[in-house]
Formats: sequence, C-alpha cells, structure tokens
Amino acid sequence: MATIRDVAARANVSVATVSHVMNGSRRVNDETRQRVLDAIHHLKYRRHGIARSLRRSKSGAIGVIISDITNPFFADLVRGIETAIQEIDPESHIILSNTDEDAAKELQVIDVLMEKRVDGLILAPAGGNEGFLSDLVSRAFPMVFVDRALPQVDADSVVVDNTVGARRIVEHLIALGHRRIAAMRATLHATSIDARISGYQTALREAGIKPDPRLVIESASEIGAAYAAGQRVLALDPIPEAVFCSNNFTTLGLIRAIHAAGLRCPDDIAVVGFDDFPWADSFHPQLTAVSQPAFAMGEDAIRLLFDRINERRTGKSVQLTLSTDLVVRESCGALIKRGAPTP
Amino acid sequence: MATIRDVAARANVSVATVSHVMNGSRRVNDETRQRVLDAIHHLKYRRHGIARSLRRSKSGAIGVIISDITNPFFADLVRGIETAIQEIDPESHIILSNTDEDAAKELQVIDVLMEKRVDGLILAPAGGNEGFLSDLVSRAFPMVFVDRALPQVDADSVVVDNTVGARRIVEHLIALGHRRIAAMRATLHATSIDARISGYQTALREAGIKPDPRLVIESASEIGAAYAAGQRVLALDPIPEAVFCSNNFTTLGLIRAIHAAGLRCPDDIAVVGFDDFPWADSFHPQLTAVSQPAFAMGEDAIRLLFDRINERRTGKSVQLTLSTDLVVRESCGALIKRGAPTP
DNA sequence: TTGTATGCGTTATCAC
DNA sequence: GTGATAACGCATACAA
Repeated sequence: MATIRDVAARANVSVATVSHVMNGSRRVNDETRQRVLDAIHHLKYRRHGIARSLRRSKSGAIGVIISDITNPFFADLVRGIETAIQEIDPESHIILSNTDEDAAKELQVIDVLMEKRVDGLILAPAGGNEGFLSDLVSRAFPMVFVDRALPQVDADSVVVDNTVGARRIVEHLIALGHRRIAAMRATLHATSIDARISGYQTALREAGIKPDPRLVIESASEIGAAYAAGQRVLALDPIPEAVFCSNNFTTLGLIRAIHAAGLRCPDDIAVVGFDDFPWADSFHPQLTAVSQPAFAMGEDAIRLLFDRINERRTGKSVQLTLSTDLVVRESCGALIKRGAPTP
Repeated sequence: MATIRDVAARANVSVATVSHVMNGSRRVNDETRQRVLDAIHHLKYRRHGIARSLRRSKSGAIGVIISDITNPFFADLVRGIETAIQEIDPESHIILSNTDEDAAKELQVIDVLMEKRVDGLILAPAGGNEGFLSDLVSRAFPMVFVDRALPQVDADSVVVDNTVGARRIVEHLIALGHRRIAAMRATLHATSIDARISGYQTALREAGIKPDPRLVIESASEIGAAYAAGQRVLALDPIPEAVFCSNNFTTLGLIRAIHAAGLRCPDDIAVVGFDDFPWADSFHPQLTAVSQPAFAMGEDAIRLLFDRINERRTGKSVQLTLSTDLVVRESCGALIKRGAPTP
C-alpha cells in the first residue's frame, strides 16, 4: 500500500505538500497540485486513517451502545444516527455494541470503546453503572443518553414523553368505553417503563377509575416470557376488556396468547402497545400503538453529541423530549365500534 | 489521559517493561510487574488503541456491509458476527454500514472502510461492483460474502440453500393439495431471489404442474411496494390457492393486502414466506415460513474471515451453504386442513 | 530481567 | 508557495 512518502517522491514534492493537497489545508500551485493528484491516482494512494487519527487525536469513531439491534426500535435509531453522521461528519463512523440490558456487559463494552478512543458515546443505559458514567461526564467526556436517561447522571439526553404517550393511548381506550384495563409492565431497569405505567395510571385516575395493581402484570423483555405473561393477563378474572402493553415484547407475547386461547381481538379483548413497528399493520387486527420517533431520536442524539465533541456546547446538559404519535388502527376496537375517533 | 511513559515513570521502569506487562509478551519480575500494575491502576491508564493499531498495523476493525439493519435477518446476522468476534478476538469490533441495495453507496462505503484500514470485510453485495471487488480479493484482501455470493468474484461465502428451501416449502403447499400457486418475486440484484424462484418452479414441475409466468408477481423490497404487489396477486383471475413469497417484504405486503381485501388466510388463500422472523408467530394465522440460520451465518462468516486475516487459510475460496428449516405453522393451511404433516 | 531507540503514516509548526 | 522535521503513543528489535 502506498504511503504519503511514495506519493511525495513520485510527484517530486515534500510530504507536507501532499498532505495539504489531500486536505485542502493551504494554497498549492495548480501545476504542483496536478502532479500530486496524478501521483495519488497512479499509486492508488489512500491515506492511512489510523495514522491520521493518531496525529489529529480524533478517532472518528462514535460508540453506540444499545440493548439489542434486533429490536426494531433500536434498528431505526441506529439508522437515524448513521444518516445524520453522514451529513454532519462523513469521516466518522459508528461502533455498535449490544448489552442485552446487562450492566456488567455495558461496563465492559464502554471500557473497550474507551481504549479504542471513541470521540463520544451514545448510550441507552441499562442502569447500574451510574457511578462510572457520572465520572465520565464529569471529566467532560462527550456522552448522550438515548431512549432513557439516568437521573443520577447529568448528561445530555434524548427521550420520548413516555408518560404522555401512555396516557393518550389509555385515554383512547377509555373513550372507546373500556373500563377494566390491564397493563403489561416490562421489567427493565429503565425509567421509560415506569413512566409509561404511570401514564397509564394517570389516565385511569382522571377518568375516575381506580388503578388496580392486580391488573398490572410483569413480564421479562423476551418473547417467551412475554407469551407466558400474556397468558396470565388472560387468566385474570374477570378478563380485562383492554390491555395496555408497555413495550414491543409484551405486545407480541399478549397477541400470541390471545390467538392461542382462541380469543378474538378486539372483540373479546382490545390491545394497544407502546412502540409501533413496521409489521404492525400486517397484523390482524392491525395494531393500535404509540409510535416513537426512533429515527429522529438518533439524529438528535448524534447532533447533541457532535456539539459536545466540537465544544460548540459545554457545561449544562440538555434534555430533549420528543413526543409520540398515537397510531389508531384496529386492535383497540376503534374502527369496529365507532370508526376511528382521535382522542 | 495517562500514556505509557507516565506509567513507566511512576513505576521506575522503561516503557518496554510496561508494554510487556500489559501484553504479557515477556517475563517480568514479579515485584516489578506489581509496581507497574500499581502505577497503571493509580493513573487509570488505558492503552491507546489507535497508536497500538498503527504500530501493529492491525486496526481491529471488521467492516460489515449489509443492505439494512432494520431487516430482522440482517440484525440477527450481525448479532451472530458480534458474538463470534467476542469469542475469537475480543479486541476486534464491527463497523456497520447500510447500503440499501445501492451499488454506488456500497462502493463509497467500502472506500471509507478501506481508509479506516479495516482488517477484513463481510459483505452482502448489492451487485454492480464486481470489478472492484474482484480487484480487492486478487490483492488478497480478506473478504467474505454473506447471504448472497457474486459468481464473478472468487471470494469466500456463506449462503443458504435457497433453491432447496424454496422447493421444500412449495412441495409442502402441493402436498396440502394446492395447485394454482403464485409467487412474489422481490426485485433484488441478488442470486438468492433467483434461486428461490427457481426452487419454486422446480417443485411445481416435479409435481407435474407447469409453471405459469403470469403467476410470478414482481415487487420492490419495500413495504409499500410489496403491499401494492400483494394486491396484484389477489387480482389474478382466478385467485391463486396459495402464494410463495420470496422474502420478508413480499410476505408482509401480501398479508396486509389479504386482510385489507377482507379475505381469510389460509381459508381463502394460503401464504408461505421465505425468511422467518420473530414476530411470525404473533401473526394470525401464524406464518409458515422457511427459516434461515442468520445468526449462524454471521458466526461462520466471521470465522472464515479471521482465517483469512490470520492467514490460516490462503488461496482457494470456500463456499459454505447452510440449510434452511421449514417452519410449518398455520398460514399454509396445514394445521387446519389435516394437522401438521412434515413434507 | 530490563532498557534504548526506531518507526508505524500522518499533520502541523516553523523556517525558507 | 514549498520543505524539513517533530510529535502522536505504542510495540519491538536489539543491546545490555
């Protein structure tokens, strides 16, 4: 592989000149520049990104730590990050790591990324590493939380208004006449799930319905567990008229349980979910859901991050809260019972 | 940030010694080692991955180029790659790029990755860059194709037996009594789709059914287009008894079209798809599909790649063909018409 | 068992 | 408008 010296030699110039034509960092005589360009072309020269990183003390790598890329929400988020990087600084790239919500794994992954000298970190924190993370931000390391924030850690964050989103969709359920509304609570050490459940409870209370803790069923965030939890929901006596699922997994598990039990949705039981996904309208009935702007969250997160990296912004952290959309389809019963009203 | 010199100074040893204790690359007196370890600990020293890469001329980066991480197949594949990397060489990491099946984007992305000096490439080729890629492998650059191979490019590859997979599932349809079987052909410049359609035709022929080109409907690999294509399938006269969908998108589009038309599956029309996904059994009816070992493909691909990188294997390329699984659920009509026979 | 010194390929400072 | 050269932080060949 040709180096900058090879190019310099062939073009009869110094390495400095080659470097400057590559980077446009100072005026170069047109004829000289052309000689350099020719040499570059002939030698198929590509600059050595690693050497460059070392010299400029900027790796061009952004660490992105999520729980699972297999989750469509995170896949969209990552595409958003990638797209925005392309616009803002195409020389940068993502290093992606999955933690599966495991705090220990998260810690280890961050360690590796620090050794790789990532310029910054976008993190959907699993929770449990607050101390370490606080230390990081206090040393001014560029970091932004996404999807969930950690109250104890004062970093930038991009989240969604979980409370309002959950509240709206449960209000919708209530407007349709449902009263006995259960909830599936995904067990994650994340503030987001708590907020969703709390939005659910608020909606009930405002409608004069007393939240019944027995109607809140816990479920691990994994498809098998969610199926089992779904069966527990159906075993409630009497069976709920509607169910609010606090994330992807619980929705899928419940729907499967409903079909397995030979029940019909929304006739026998209505279902709504937090977090929409591309397949939602291939479902039968099509799923009514709270849709999160995952792609936009990724874009915003990376923008905040670059602002930190380039020190366009220092000091006080900023919290971005995007709003969700209520996507009314069929599983809530809306279309069937009375058309598609908006709450 | 502390450097190796800081550590050396604090421990009263040379940088060489520090380097050797970090890497375990030569014997060091126990007491000396302890001093070094203490210094490392006190200074919170982390070695500089970039400098290390430069010196060892090994970036520890693996380029992974796929069409879209949002596709569950690729998400699984990437998790497989990541998991195997963790085992084989935890110092390495993935740089992920999406091409959206765009050859120009693919070329550009590869260029960027080459500048970053990735140690190797795992690529689901979009097609169209055969010349460039051939050049790369001829210069012994480690590369392995995944999901699809390029006949003109002699690189290692990990694919699935598309023909057999498609054939089996269509045979299953035939065994259930379906005769008029349509197919949805995703338009991709990929050998995999061709192979699937050809498997479909073979199954028909072997059953004495003459493949009818009018029953093969084209669809772009995008959900909206697939929905429209699905409607075209339903508009065939007479309506097919069953449909074989050649990938994820076409399956989803068709199912949606069926529901929208008020038809019932499998009673009015049976559906099977190539490429299973985690949500398939939350569908109603649950989807019968050919399941690909995406995770394992990722593992195998990275293994092949590391063999190249470490020159454990040179020269002749190897082709790995994994087999698929037929997952019989409900959409084919099997359970409903006669229990769940295996073909 | 340990240390010295060179170079990996750049960028950037300083000099001309 | 151009060039010489000193870092960037590490691994390692060679010495001791």
